[in-house]
Amino acid sequence: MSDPARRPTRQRAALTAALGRCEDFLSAQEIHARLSAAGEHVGLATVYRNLQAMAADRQIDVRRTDDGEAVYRACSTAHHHHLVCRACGRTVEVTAPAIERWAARIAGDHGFVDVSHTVEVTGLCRPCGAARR
Amino acid sequence: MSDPARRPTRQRAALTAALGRCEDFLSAQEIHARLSAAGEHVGLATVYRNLQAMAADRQIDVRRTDDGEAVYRACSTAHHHHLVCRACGRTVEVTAPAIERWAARIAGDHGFVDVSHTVEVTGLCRPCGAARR
DNA sequence: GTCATTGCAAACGCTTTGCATCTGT
DNA sequence: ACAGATGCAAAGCGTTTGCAATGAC
Repeated sequence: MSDPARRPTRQRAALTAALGRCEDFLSAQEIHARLSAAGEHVGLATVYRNLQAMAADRQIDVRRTDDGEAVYRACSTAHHHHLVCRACGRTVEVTAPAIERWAARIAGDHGFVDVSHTVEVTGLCRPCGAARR
Repeated sequence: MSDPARRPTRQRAALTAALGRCEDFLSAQEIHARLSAAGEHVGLATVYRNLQAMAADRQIDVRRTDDGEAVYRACSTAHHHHLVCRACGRTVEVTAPAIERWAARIAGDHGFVDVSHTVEVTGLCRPCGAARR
């Protein structure tokens, strides 16, 4: 009931490898495209199914882009958050130990366990901000 | 080029009113349903178009649910964040002055302006956490 | 009258699913 | 052999768009 007996397959390995090769968030479609480009034939549905399963198992991180696309990243990457430009999409990675502590505390205060969090700061980067006014 | 001369219409008014009536995030479809239920006939496309325009003008807040649906909220609501249970969906509103300050500072440090942010803490609430083990 | 706005329905793009086939154990 | 995994193509679903009709100024 607890261990759904996950089977190792060529496809899953390719998927894990592709994720491990990139530090950033990738969409399912991008991952599928990269695998195809690399000669690894993996069905799109398989990519979706595996990413979903891995995310459910907390093996990878998921997040949604502004236009609703799901993007994934290997969990092993050092934990950080993003500062993203609303206009050009440029992103800066930022770490915030204080936030991590705050999230853990606030969740604990309310009896929540197995906690995770998402922080995203959006704005206009210098070039875009200047161009707009 | 700067003032897109927005025209007041019955539909837009109904939309604004509906948003003002609710403190929480609503999806475009939910808003459309509420308007219909209230006897206000507004096309779904119009709802989408207006929400999009209002969000672009920063008159309302947008955020994406875990399944990619866009949800909107009147901006006037006091700013707060959510602590949400992954299993049952229960949410607790939390405020975090420290986070607000941190977001503003980190963005400023990188030259970003017109800053906004999203913070979401997810976990398992007490009942769900207990049920799972 | 002019031009923004609306409504409807068709089009879109990401994601999910049904089902026959294949593969790891 | 059996149960889980895959591939393909079709279906779903929220969202967007084309275009003619409508409404604001």
